[in-house]
Amino acid sequence: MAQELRAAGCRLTRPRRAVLRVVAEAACPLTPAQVHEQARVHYPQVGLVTVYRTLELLAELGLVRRIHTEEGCHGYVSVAMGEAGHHLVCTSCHQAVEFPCTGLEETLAEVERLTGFSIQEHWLELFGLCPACQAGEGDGGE
Amino acid sequence: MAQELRAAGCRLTRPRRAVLRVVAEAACPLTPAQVHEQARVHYPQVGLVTVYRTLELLAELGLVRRIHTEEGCHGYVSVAMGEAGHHLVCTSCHQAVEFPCTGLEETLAEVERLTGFSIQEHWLELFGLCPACQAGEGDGGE
DNA sequence: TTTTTAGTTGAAAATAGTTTTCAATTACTG
DNA sequence: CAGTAATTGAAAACTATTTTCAACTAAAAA
Repeated sequence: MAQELRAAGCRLTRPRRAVLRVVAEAACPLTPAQVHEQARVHYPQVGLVTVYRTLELLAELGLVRRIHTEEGCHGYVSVAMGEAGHHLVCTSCHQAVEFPCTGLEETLAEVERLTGFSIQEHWLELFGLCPACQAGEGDGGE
Repeated sequence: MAQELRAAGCRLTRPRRAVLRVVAEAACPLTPAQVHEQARVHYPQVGLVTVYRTLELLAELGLVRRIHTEEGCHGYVSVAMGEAGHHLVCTSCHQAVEFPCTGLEETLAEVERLTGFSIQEHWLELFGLCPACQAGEGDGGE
């Protein structure tokens, strides 16, 4: 991710590296506050403001995806599989997995046909139980 | 919509009726602030707090859907086609249309197969140009 | 119709998330 | 190593949303 930042003409500062590292290692979507908390482990002085700015920057560069939660705040996750991925979030342990939207193209084409719209973008977010939580190992939940 | 409220054991007050009417007549997703502004036309004293509470109530009853916007705030639209509908929003004039998610079941089944997750819920939001805006009549946009 | 009463309301304050401002700092260039 | 513009962090500002609480009112009871 660092390379992409450089390529975009951005400086690779310590606060940014701390944020980058947290986001890259995260297994589930993190809110800016959570990213901040963890980034402090790598660089204690990092401010929440910088976290916001860095996440916004990463989102613009397409290195991170902003997902929407019911609670009203946002979560950020790294984009591991290029543009094709959408998110599947476990409602118990909050683990997030990416998946390619197989077959969605047909659905979209059908919607275009029915409505006459020309579809430019789509957001698909799925919620369910991951295999571990289905097996009763769910320990992360509320 | 009023009947459903009554059926749920809620009182049909003037502020609520004002909100209900605005939401029922809206052609595109409205933010709470927009609903408030319009509801005042029908009942000037209505407070923003009541608008929030009423929208939350309607959302709980499934009469209104909360959709998520890039800008961070939420928009509410009435659910015209029962639970099957998702939203298709015109990026130019902001008109929102509901559509049934034909074929999505197959996509979800495929994702379940690939990931082992058991999917409980899905949010699908589409963005594109409505027929009128494609024809160059777009006048609502930025 | 009047009374009763519990659900509902609105103003203000509180809270939460996010953005702006600006002087100080620092990564990169030469 | 010095110069410079991008970047930073703290505080303040801002926006969206929720809570609190006394006053109000819709609907049921009398």
